[in-house]
Amino acid sequence: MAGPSESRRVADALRAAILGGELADGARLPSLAALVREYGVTTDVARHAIAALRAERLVVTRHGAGAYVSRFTPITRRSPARLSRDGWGQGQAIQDHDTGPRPRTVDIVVSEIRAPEMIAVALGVRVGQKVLSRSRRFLVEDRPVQLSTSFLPLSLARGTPIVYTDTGPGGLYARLADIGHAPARFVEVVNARAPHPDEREALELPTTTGLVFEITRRAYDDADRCVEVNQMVLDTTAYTLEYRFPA
Amino acid sequence: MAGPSESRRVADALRAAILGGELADGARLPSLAALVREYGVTTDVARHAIAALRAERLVVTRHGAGAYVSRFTPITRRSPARLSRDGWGQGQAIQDHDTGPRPRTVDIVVSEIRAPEMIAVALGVRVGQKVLSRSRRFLVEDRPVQLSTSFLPLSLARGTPIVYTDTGPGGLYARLADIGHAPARFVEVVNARAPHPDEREALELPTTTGLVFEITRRAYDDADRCVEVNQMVLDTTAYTLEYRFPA
DNA sequence: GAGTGGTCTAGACCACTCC
DNA sequence: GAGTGGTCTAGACCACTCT
Repeated sequence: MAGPSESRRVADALRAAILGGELADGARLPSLAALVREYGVTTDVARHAIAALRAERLVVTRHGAGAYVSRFTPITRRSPARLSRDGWGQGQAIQDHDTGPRPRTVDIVVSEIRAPEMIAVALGVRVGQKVLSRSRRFLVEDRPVQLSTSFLPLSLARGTPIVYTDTGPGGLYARLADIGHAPARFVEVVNARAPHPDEREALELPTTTGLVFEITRRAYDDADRCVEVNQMVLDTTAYTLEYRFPA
Repeated sequence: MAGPSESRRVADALRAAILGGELADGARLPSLAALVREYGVTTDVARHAIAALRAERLVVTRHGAGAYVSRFTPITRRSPARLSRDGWGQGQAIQDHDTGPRPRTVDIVVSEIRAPEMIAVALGVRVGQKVLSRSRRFLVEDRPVQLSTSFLPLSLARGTPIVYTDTGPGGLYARLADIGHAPARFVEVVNARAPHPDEREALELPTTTGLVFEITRRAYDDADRCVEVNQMVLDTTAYTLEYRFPA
């Protein structure tokens, strides 16, 4: 009769305090030791309760410092505005159309790799054939928020600035336009899951927490040829996705 | 130097076995007791490793039965096709444009409620003023996969079939069209997080797992008035989101 | 150094499925 | 009933921040 479970009891009490305003944005939660005393549970149970609130994005924890009520102000990624021809046609960056802080691009690596099956199928090349890979990370104030890897057919990219780390004003899509393969339409496929270990490391996510959006975008030119596949992994606490479209 | 952590060690070994094909789709993983023996860890550590794989959507667990490699075949939610005027104009349901199993709609509740702030602002009514609320759940083979609540101004909905549980062919949007307020454009805002307790219950998600997409859609008519706000909560294991748009 | 969050051992008990 | 996953107590130790 004592209720469903101990960790649930602790989580519910803290959640109510947060949503009820007793614990304001940025306030520190009671320490694990305090929760142990107050609720008569073990540290693991108290931690379990905190972890649940963290997954709900109500709380962030800092190792050695405490757990805090999370103020949640992500970047809004505004589609299709961010990918409109008008934008990159005039030398603007995609991110200029998003709201919130403007991420920095770092760790750009351009290479030729053998296409994994999914990429090969999308680009219409044979599996194992070489394609161009452009990978990079995005940081907001030194915090990594997104990983991104673009794949393009070598036949398009070779001998163009697409193989440079800096693709110039308007970026990759402007360069595709220069060679007569301007993107005419996009398809984005969105999933959500926990990050794989390599992604967790690259995004510097805490060991046991963290969710990512996995977005795969395909760009098609006027002839309806797929000219780019972009695989992105985004920290869900850093991004909100917005899509506008007509009826 | 023995490596990062015990639970990570177990998770990595199992993940490698799954991705390497030694554990095929649908295969049962070793039991917790077996993992305890094999890796010399405690049950909680073994469970922690399994939970990590579950969050990565590689594994599903069934209480009392075991942990299994997950075959992942979600519904693809195809926008904007599913919301095109052509569809509901001809009496089709939104879901007819999605791929995969067709969910059943159950538990439809229509009521008049006082608008929460966010809804009131979007619909352009005063906070606390009454609006129409239409909530329902979607099931695939008796498994709940989505919660959905639509909010509309009472001035539009009253005296129309919108207040019926069955809104008829083409649904809500066709009825809005009947009264001269056909949706002309939509905005969807997507976030990902763990479900709140009430959502967890309604979606019948396991106590400690489960991720949801939170999608808020606003529909605007030709006069650019917001005529509906739809708040949806989707089990991320059941859905993939697809958005197509021009450059 | 004191206080904090993070991980772990060892073992108990409960809830669920039927391998 | 046997075997399984799920939750918990009690206590240790480590890593991190500086409240």
